[in-house]
Amino acid sequence: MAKLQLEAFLPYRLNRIAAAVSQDFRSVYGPHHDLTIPEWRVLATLGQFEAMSAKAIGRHSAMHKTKVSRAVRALEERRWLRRRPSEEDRREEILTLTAQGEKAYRQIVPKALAFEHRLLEQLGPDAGPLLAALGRLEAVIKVAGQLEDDRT
Amino acid sequence: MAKLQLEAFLPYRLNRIAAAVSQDFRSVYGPHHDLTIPEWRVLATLGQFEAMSAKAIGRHSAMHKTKVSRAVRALEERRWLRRRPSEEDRREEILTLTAQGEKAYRQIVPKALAFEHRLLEQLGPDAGPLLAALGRLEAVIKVAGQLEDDRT
DNA sequence: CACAGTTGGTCACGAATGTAACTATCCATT
DNA sequence: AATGGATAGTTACATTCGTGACCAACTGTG
Repeated sequence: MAKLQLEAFLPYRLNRIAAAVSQDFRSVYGPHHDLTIPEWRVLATLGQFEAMSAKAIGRHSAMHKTKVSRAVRALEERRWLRRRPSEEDRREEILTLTAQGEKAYRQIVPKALAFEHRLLEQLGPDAGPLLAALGRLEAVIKVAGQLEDDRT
Repeated sequence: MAKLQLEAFLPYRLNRIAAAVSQDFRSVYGPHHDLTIPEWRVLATLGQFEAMSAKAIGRHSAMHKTKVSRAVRALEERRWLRRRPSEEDRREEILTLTAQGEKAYRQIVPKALAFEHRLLEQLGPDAGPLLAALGRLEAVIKVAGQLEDDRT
């Protein structure tokens, strides 16, 4: 009978690794701020772009619109972001970080970058090729599978 | 303000890629058999090892025991696997695929391998380095983050 | 300028998941 | 052989998530 080694199977390995890395990464923002991954993504996107609609956040962070909607509400209740009606299109709202939100962002970002740096360092000479291969994978995959995602 | 490009951030990229690959992979077993990922993992593990306890399946496929429990029940109701009480330890049950389950396994495995092969082919020269780097990542990560996981 | 189709965002619902509690069994020690 | 702690597996509960329905506002066509 033709066999398949699950532990060597690429989709399985990718998922397992992604889950483990995300789990590890949680230690960066978890203890101090208790964020969910969707919340972290929204925070990161707004920190990166200053002002954006929920739709644009979803596009950039690869999240379903209901996920974005809920994360935005959570961050709003935490007073980390503010909504402002859009002038050009009154269906959408422009979201921006509050001073408090920016403060949290500034606290988390260096830790996140340090985390990533440590990880790449541990990979040693494999780091460069890994990043190259991931870029290739993204290019290959995004053709077919658009839509959303998950962790981190 | 220190910035972080989410789309270039390693944990995010890994998750995004893993999700997209799994989504794509779903087209392999989805249309024909309508399996969930936990079910697929249980099937793959039993196909690989013939007979195993639920606990062992969880260890091998990196799934929480409740996930395994539910997937096993689903496959049992589908008559793809059978339970048999263990002689040595009556707490556990030995699980094996039925003829029907093996048939499905034999149908899916070649498609899964073909899927993986296509993917690696598209990566061209990056394929080898990617696999090497993933191995390294697994080694680095498994030290800390054990436990379970997700898709595929 | 009216109407049809589209789009941003929210909400209700059902499906999937993890935590914690629980049962039954095993094992070690006395 | 009795008791206490560990282990395999299931179940109840709360949380998270995606699908689909929905509302309001936009856009294009006539």
